[in-house]
Amino acid sequence: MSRGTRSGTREEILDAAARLFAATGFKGTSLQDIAGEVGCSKAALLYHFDGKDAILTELLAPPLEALATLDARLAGLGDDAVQLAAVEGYVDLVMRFRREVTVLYDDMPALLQRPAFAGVQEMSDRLLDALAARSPDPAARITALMVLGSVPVVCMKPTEIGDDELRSILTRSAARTLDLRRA
Amino acid sequence: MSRGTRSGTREEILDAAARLFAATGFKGTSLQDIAGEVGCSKAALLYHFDGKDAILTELLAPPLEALATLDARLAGLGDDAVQLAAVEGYVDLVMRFRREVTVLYDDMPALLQRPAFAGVQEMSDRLLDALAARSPDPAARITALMVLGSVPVVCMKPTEIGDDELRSILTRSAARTLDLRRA
DNA sequence: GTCTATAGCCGGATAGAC
DNA sequence: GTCTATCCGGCTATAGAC
Repeated sequence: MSRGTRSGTREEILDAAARLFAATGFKGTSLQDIAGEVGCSKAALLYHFDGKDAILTELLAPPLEALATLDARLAGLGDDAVQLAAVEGYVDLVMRFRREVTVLYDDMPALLQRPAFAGVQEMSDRLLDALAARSPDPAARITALMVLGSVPVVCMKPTEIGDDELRSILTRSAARTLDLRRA
Repeated sequence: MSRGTRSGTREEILDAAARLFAATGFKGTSLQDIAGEVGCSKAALLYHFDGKDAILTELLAPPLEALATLDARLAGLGDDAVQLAAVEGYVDLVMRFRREVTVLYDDMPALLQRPAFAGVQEMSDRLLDALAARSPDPAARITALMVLGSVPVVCMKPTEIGDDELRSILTRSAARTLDLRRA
């Protein structure tokens, strides 16, 4: 990690912020709320982070990095293989970062405008393209968009079944939505 | 309508609020923003409405009423017919109230807690149940959830194709997601 | 490294003139 | 019916003591 010091408080703050942001949204969560959850003062938060935005940015860094990795991997695939790989990679990505995705979803339109998230829109567009098997057909692009929206909704709800089964159901159902034939 | 006076300003305010709420979210939109868009003062808004919440409530009343209607209709159907009817009814509902759905989506968790939206959660649950053909199977409930999430995402994005074709694609793709056999 | 105190801003809402 | 002026509150963020 870039910061050598592992104070522990930093992680506590990040964890509390993640929970609160996911529950009540970024705009809906105040520094006071986070401080209360952690058990410290607002000023203490602002010692550890440069501001509310910095907390969010650090929180979302890992999933964004994972998205970039997926993006790069998909770029190297042919039009046939890319669709299935996109489905599996996307489901995996969203499931691994459920909590962060919930945060992102809450204030999405406003968040995407921030400089820290430059490039996310482009990667999303390419992911959509991959899910549509790079077809320009409007129907294909719409079903791809449906998949893009359907996966997070499921992952944001707590479910009674295990992660492995959930992942499997999501992948198969998304493949059906896309009318994706078995390889 | 309950108010006899058709001042015109009221509608202007509702329209501007709808656009802004959809673009930047409910919490992300201030009365000043709305006033600026309409070309009047904050106080003028608060003459016409009892507060920011009242604007939102009035804005969302028609789609909520439509949801209640759909809910009642589905309640009278058998387990076989209900699934297809739910898909078609839901797609139709979301498409008819695109803008309002966008608003709802933005601050959903917080909004659902409000007293004005009592019963919405229950209706959503019943709609989910109908989309799952009232099956208790976890996989069926998950695909139903996927449909619930996929339709709004598409309707929120502007598309180049016409509404009729969009509706048709959405219905067919959702049916595929649910593995719904043709009637 | 964490606190208290406070500055400064912006939000929603009210009072009262016109 | 719409405005101006103002209040009160919560928010982020800073300054400085400990």
